[in-house]
Amino acid sequence: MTADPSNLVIAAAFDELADLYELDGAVVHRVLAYRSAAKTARDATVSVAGMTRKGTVTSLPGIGKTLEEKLVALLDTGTIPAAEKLRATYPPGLLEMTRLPGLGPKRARKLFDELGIDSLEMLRAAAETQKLRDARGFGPKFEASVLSSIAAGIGDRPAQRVLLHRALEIGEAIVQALRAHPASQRVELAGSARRRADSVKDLDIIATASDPGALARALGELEEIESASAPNEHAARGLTHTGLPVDLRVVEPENFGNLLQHFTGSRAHNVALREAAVRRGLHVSEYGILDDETGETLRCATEEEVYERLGLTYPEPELREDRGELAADFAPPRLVALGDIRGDLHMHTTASDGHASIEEMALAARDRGYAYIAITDHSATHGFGNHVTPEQLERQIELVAQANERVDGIQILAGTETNILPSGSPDYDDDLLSRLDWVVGSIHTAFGTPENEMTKRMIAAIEHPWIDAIGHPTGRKISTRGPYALDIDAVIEAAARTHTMLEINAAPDRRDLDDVHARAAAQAGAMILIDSDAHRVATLANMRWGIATARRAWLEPKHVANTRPWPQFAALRKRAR
DNA sequence: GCCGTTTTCGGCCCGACTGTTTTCAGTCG
Repeated sequence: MTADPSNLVIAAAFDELADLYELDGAVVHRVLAYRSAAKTARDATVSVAGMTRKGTVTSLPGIGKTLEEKLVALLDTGTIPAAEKLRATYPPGLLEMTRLPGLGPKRARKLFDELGIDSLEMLRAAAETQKLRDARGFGPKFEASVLSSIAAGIGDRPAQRVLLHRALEIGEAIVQALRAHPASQRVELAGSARRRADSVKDLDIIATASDPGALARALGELEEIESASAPNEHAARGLTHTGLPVDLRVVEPENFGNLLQHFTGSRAHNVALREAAVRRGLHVSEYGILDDETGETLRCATEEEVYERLGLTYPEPELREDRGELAADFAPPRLVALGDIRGDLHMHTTASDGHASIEEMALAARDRGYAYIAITDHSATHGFGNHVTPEQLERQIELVAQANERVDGIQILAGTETNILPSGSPDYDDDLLSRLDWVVGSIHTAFGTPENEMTKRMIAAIEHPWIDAIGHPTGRKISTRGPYALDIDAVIEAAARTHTMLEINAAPDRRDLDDVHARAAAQAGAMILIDSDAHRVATLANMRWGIATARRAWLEPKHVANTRPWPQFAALRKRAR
């Protein structure tokens, strides 16, 4: 028996159906229904396949009888008949064509029907020979646009996204510089960067100013900006040296709340917000809230006012993904913050592939206000860089004891990041592990293992008496490597049952567990741990990105083990129970 | 295709821009 499709696979199937139905000319709301179902699958904190088997899947928002049937077909046969049929009608090249700016599904379909164009290559050839203008609604400007887009490589790849830490590094510098400008009054970062998403595709900045035109012109003068298009009195657009687009909007103070809310998004949050508003006879846009009864548009100076006027509870930006934050019974969580963290339980030293000593890491952690840390160098079978033999780990225990004597004000735990072997066993013997204070188990090898075996391997590790926590549980790397196949529901259940902590690894390209899985884990009663996985003193600061993911997962300090003072944390460890 | 303080049919967010067009559909965010 093959494993059930993951929520991500189901979401991709619905997205593909949405694309295909759109090409097929379906009414927009049918297409939107599939996109909405895809979002539901991506955000679901339990297995959609599992719910389908239990017959409860239609309780999910946006999934009704028809989509349930399609899910059943996908589970039973591995495919959806409607998708098979549409795939046979519309070549994949048609979808690639719609990646070009100005060419959507309607117009791509028209070129396919009237000129037989079904690939980027055919499109380019037709543009070069000026054949595109033969189709009604297409002209010379479109032909030129096609050629320049294809020459620029658009269409060969999806739009590039930048990891959050890179985007914020630039975005926060730009915001600081604009705030220092004499004409500026208020400057705030909006968009997905403000929501602390995994990655962003541009930076949105909202401002008020005593001289709006002067502030708009100032954007192009910043050292972070490589080029800027002609600014006007209320907007400017620039490109950073790394190619990240930056949009600045300067508004009147009375309107600041509307703009900041509008440009913070997400799209799904804003759509749901506006739908909720319509039910109250109100219409929300970036310009204000139009009241059907009075015909007047209410302008809001603050975001809080926007939500209050709509009868909604203010959600922190990280929650604005339409994952329940707009519900009538929404109770705003007291989200975990960097200042809540008391310890960091995953870091490396020169004993393996780190760049600092035990003492250097300890002193730097103490400077960050931590009360305890664990030294968790890679283990004996680590396939790359230095590794720590059992004999060296024995020596490491002594070195940590010595460091504890020399460094005051912080508790240093002797630990390891032990490899979880394909068998599910750690790669040190139990006797050695039992003499450590702390053990993180991580998978670093055989990523291609099938789901049922990988799940068994992971659960065996979780059930091991000396493994306190699982490091980067899914192995994903944002935008470069997907998660290995894993029944995450089963893993979470095992972790909750055995009091094994699940890590949110804060490395900015990992953030693993992700927001959806971390939320699911906390809901299921598993204890979450947020670790920097630092390999040098400076990257202890990566904790920030783990906090960002935890906040997007609605986590409060009580859900996160290392918000506790040392005695309480020590008692939470599996070995202390 | 979903859904219901307008319930089982008829709705289903908001606004700007573009190129091509005689008044707007499609695209985009």
